[in-house]
Amino acid sequence: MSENKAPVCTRFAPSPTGYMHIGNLRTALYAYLLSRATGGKFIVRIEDTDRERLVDGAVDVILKTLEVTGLDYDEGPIVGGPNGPYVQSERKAIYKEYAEKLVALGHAYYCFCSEERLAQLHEENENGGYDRHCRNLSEEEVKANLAAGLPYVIRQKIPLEGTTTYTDEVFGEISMENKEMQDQILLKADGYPTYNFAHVVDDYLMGVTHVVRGSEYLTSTPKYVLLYDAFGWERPHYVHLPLLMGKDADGKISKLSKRHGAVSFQDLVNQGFLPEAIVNYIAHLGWCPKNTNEEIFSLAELRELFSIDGINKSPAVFDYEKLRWFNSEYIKALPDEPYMAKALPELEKCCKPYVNREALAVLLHSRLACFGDIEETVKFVNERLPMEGDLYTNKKNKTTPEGCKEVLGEVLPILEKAEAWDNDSLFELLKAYAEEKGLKAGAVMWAVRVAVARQAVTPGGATELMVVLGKEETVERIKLAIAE
RNA sequence: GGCCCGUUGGUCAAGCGGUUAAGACGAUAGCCUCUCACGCUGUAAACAUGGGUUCGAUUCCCGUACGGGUCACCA
Repeated sequence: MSENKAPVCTRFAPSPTGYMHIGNLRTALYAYLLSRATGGKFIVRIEDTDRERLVDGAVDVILKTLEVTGLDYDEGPIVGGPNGPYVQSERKAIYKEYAEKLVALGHAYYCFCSEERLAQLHEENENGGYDRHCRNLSEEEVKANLAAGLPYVIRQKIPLEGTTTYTDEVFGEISMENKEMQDQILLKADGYPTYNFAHVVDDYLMGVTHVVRGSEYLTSTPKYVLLYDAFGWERPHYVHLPLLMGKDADGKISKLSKRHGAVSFQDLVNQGFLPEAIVNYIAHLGWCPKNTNEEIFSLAELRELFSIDGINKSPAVFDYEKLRWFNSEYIKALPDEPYMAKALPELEKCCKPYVNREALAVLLHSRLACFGDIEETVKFVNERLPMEGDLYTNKKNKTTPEGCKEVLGEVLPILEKAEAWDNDSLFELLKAYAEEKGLKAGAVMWAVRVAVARQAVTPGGATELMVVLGKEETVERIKLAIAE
């Protein structure tokens, strides 16, 4: 942990939509790492101001994901903290108070325009925005409307002229002409704030020093900065992250979404990816550590390594192949016990009774990129596949179909008589037979493996597969092969 | 369409005026080996484009092209 860096306070502020998008997770990760790299604070805040989009149990999904990935937070829902509550719907009164304060300050105003009028406006000019109809209502009119109980929203009074500039820690200086900005709604008619307002108030009240979020907010940030200025609050640091992209079947690249396959953390886990591998991989999407070519990092190592100047500006394409590589590295690094705990249940689901699952799991350890691959790679063990093409001919071992058949015929009684059915014994048995016949061991193994697996490429060799299949099934398969 | 941002191999990316332009995934060749995998050793593959600035641009500036983002009582 660097002592010379000022502690920062970051937050992860998801809205409860029901699942954790991988892009959101990465945002959470970076916010988390940034705070931990400086010994600062990490807050979780639920942004549930859109009452129509609430999804039951969504908060649990978010919290659970943070737990599984190891992103511990200092303040947030359930754990609480000095600046709570950490769920925006429970802070309604706060936003109203600040919105009214902003009106008093002259930087916001009541708007009584109906939704119909707004819709009309939008129809007339799709990109025109609000026409500031209520911006200059007299105090009397506002009072009268309020007294009459007319529904209203509160809008931000954006300066008509000038330019607003802020400095992003990743993208540098961003300037926006004030006339390009809309008098956006701060407080909705239902009394709830919009994101545009709530997050500013909360970030200020909660002492957030670094706002970490996706770069889709790059162009709306000037409006938020104006809000800070209007209140007389010190502006936070902004850290906008490059977007995560996906690649279509036809090669087109666009913002990562469901059409690109599994994009939620839970989907990936269900497919057999390890949380550590997912975290490690997404850490590299848009960020690169300095002074090292290593890529495999634990969360603890990432906490040490992370820094803003390693964050990239350009969008990053999510690559399943590379994720698979990370996952295979993590699987290989798994000690036997936890590995078995993951692999065995998967095998249990798809294996026939005769299959030696432990032996099979061991064979798979160095061959698996993803636990979801198990059923497919293990198919030949559970099914007697039809013999397709000439699998018996192998140039290196100089095998031929006829030769293999002969070998099988001679090997069958030996195997039937075998007492020990473990890899070493089986290997010795076949090797002895090969020597006696003046054959290469490989030639014998080839014949047996093909007969038993009926597949050109197999995880493990002949004797290993025999152990997996068990004596009975092995013998049956060889008999079948001879008869064919 | 306006505004904002971006552009190094297929993908992730290092580079921060002078380099043989790293590394990783993937691809591919070979070694190892009871096939495969693991491991090891190689190979191919990139600075979007046109102008400047400079003794010298991948690197700095401007234009162009392409890509993306954003213009909601969603976040």
